[in-house]
Amino acid sequence: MPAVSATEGRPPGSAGTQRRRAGRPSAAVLDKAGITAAALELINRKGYDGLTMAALAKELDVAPSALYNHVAAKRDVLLLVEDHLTSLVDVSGFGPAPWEDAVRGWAWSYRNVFAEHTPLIPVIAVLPVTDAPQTLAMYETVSKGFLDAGFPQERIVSSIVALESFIFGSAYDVTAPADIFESGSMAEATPHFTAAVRSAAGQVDGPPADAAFSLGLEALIAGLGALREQRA
Amino acid sequence: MPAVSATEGRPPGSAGTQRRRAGRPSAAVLDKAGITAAALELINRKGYDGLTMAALAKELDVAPSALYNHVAAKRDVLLLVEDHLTSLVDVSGFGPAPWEDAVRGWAWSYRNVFAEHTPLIPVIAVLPVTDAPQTLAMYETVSKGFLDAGFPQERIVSSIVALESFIFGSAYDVTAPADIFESGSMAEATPHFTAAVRSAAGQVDGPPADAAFSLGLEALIAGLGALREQRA
DNA sequence: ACCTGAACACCGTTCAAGT
DNA sequence: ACCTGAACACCGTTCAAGT
Repeated sequence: MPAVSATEGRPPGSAGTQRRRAGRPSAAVLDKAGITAAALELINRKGYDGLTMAALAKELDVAPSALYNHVAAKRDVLLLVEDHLTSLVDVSGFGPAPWEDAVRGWAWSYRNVFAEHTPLIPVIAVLPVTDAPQTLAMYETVSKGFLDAGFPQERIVSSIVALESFIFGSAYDVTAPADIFESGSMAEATPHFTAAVRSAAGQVDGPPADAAFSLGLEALIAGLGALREQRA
Repeated sequence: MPAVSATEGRPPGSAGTQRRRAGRPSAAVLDKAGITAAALELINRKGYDGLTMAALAKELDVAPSALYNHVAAKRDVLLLVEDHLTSLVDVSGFGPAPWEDAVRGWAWSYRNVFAEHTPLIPVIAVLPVTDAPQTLAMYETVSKGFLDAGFPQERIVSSIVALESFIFGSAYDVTAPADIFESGSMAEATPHFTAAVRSAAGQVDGPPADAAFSLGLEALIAGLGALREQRA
């Protein structure tokens, strides 16, 4: 049950003038789904710098300390958001589509979701899957897709981890400023690099981050795909 | 000139009892090299949580506000550290060794350096190279290596970015706890994934992060290497 | 130009008190 | 069990004053 229902339909953030009086309310005001929704709303509106425990509490019309009845720390809030976002990643190709197409669709979707949420990447990378049911569900679907495609079982986890590492690194890349590789006053000292940057800029097919992602992803799909055993 | 020389050989952190009196000292106490060295010392001893402007100032035996005469913000300190660490990455294979071996050595070295410094990864990924001379020098060496190996000039930057994305993502992976994939109470609901994790654990050849890194890196080297033109 | 010292506007988190 | 409100121990950063 989202928290909004417990605030009698008042839109979050539009708190009435009178504060709730102290003491346990007859019905709980907060729950994890409501906290997750409010955190996402705040992130979309103000970015990750705006996601403070105080701002989150205000969004939910409670005192900051009330949040600690539902999460042990701010990290838990990030974890809730991460797990929700993972449920948005497209795994629908696994099963119907050929393995290459399924992986390609999954990887692009995964990168695109987290490119907007790079502050979560350090959290995901170290996240025990036990704490994230949607994330675990994604791994199950992807693992089954790899197994059915003829992957040797003992290479599946390493293959997924390798793809994920590339995906997370590439998500950062999307957020890089366009002039990140301008060597400026050092251009003379770095002629080969400067020439390579100029030459790449000549190609005008979409964002540079997409070109690098496509290049690396296709290499990984081809290389990992070769691990598959022949199937009938 | 490192700051230690300006504190008359006193080891950093072992400040004398009397404070320096206010006003400009006759010789500058701080400089960027000294700030970088003190930051690295602090990171090695206390980790990135211990790297605060206050702790850094104490290490250098100055008031926190003194740092702001040399850096505009904490982010600049991280940038100084990042550029120093990049100078430790091994690019010696480019030139003497075959391209595949040069890339392999560079990539493992790069990953190993930043696996210990993952909090810098969000900084690097968005870092204009102009602000980081050592980083720019690395790109120059690597670019020349790719060009000499027969890479088409317009694909060099994308190829390097793809490799770096994989390297940064893999650096996080090194820091993940060993039980990150234990599905725990959800094991029954995720049979394929759980079996894949068990099966991978059966293979006992080094850290799991190394297996995934090797797998992905070899796929990238093979796939990107195919972009090269034939050479005499 | 380059320090000190005081101050500012935060931050996440804890905990007693209330119902 | 689950809120409020006050408090704590920080944090990065600013700025006047001093030499």
